[in-house]
Amino acid sequence: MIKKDSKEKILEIASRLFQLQGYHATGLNQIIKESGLPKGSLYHHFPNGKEELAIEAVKYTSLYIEEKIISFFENESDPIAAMQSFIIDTANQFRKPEDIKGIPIGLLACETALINEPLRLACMNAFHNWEQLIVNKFKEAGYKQELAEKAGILFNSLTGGGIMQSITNKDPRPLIAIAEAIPLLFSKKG
Amino acid sequence: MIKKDSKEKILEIASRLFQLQGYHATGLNQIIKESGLPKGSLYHHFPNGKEELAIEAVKYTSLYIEEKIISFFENESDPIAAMQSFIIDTANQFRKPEDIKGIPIGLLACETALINEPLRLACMNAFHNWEQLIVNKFKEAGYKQELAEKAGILFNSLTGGGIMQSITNKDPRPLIAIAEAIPLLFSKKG
DNA sequence: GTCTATAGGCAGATAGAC
DNA sequence: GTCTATCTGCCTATAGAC
Repeated sequence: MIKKDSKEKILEIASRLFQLQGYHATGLNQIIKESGLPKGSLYHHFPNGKEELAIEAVKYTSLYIEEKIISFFENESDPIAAMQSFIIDTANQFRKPEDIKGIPIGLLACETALINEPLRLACMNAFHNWEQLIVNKFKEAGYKQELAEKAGILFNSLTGGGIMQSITNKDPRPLIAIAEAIPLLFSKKG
Repeated sequence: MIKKDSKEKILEIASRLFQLQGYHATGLNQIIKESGLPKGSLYHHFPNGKEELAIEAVKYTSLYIEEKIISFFENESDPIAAMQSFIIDTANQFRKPEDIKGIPIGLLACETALINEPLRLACMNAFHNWEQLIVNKFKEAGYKQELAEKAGILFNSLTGGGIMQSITNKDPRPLIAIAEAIPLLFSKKG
């Protein structure tokens, strides 16, 4: 079996391009060109075309980020320190232009929130999954339910907004400022 | 003179559509169709086409937000309370779907940061102008230079991320959570 | 300055051989 | 399942009459 898995290959490339360029700026032709696969293969694996591919790509990206969050939580018992490490790691890609990975889900979410309901729901679901990881981490560390939920809600806004600023300015400092502000927001246990 | 100002009319419509749908999902045909003007008029006022129109639309939107920030600052001397009022006002549009105005600059910024340098610079400039308004407001209220600058940097990340979450979830609560968190971040004078 | 018609290219999608 | 050829339609942009 020479080809590893053409479907996963398409998903990986689509996921990367959607993060870098967004949904509407990324063409199927670019995706199949980079994959080396024929267009028929794409439509075989994703019969409903671009929208279905994008929904699967959002799930693919979402899982990747979930695993990244989990790995940071495994290495650090304090939820505040873990969240800070995650954000600093995210910030570091903006030190060199060639390291920039794009915007995981936020760009697709903003692009489609008002004009493509299936994609909006896929993005909302991804955000929700990340939020739950944060909530559970804070609860396990002994935080009150209310404060844990607040941390979950704020996590997505803080990282999403920080990435938006860091990518526009090509500067890691906005995300670093967010990381430094985290302890001020969640300092009280309950 | 029956037509008020066809250039401003195009700018207003383009600004609204770019905020709602983004740069790549908004066609010039849609803009001229909504304006009722012929396509030749658009290219007369913006000879360099879509990119030039988008840059001018970003400036147009930027000025509108600047004026909004200034008006909130005029009505409230405490910078923290003023910032909270501004964010709550931004959140309120997400109570009813028909009130949603879109994402002022952030969507275009995310879409173009890595693939269209002139537009990226236009967005960066808009963010910078807003940031300066915040910095000045905090300094005038007696905050230390360092804390005022921190407030400026965080303002764009917080509002941008909050809008991203509120629009994706069609729920004002993420932005409200941001507004409630503001005092924790900037409570110390110096 | 205003307006129409159209060029030229690329998008997403499909048909059908193998 | 793999791959090629092609369709249809929309996009940005332009030419040129008025």
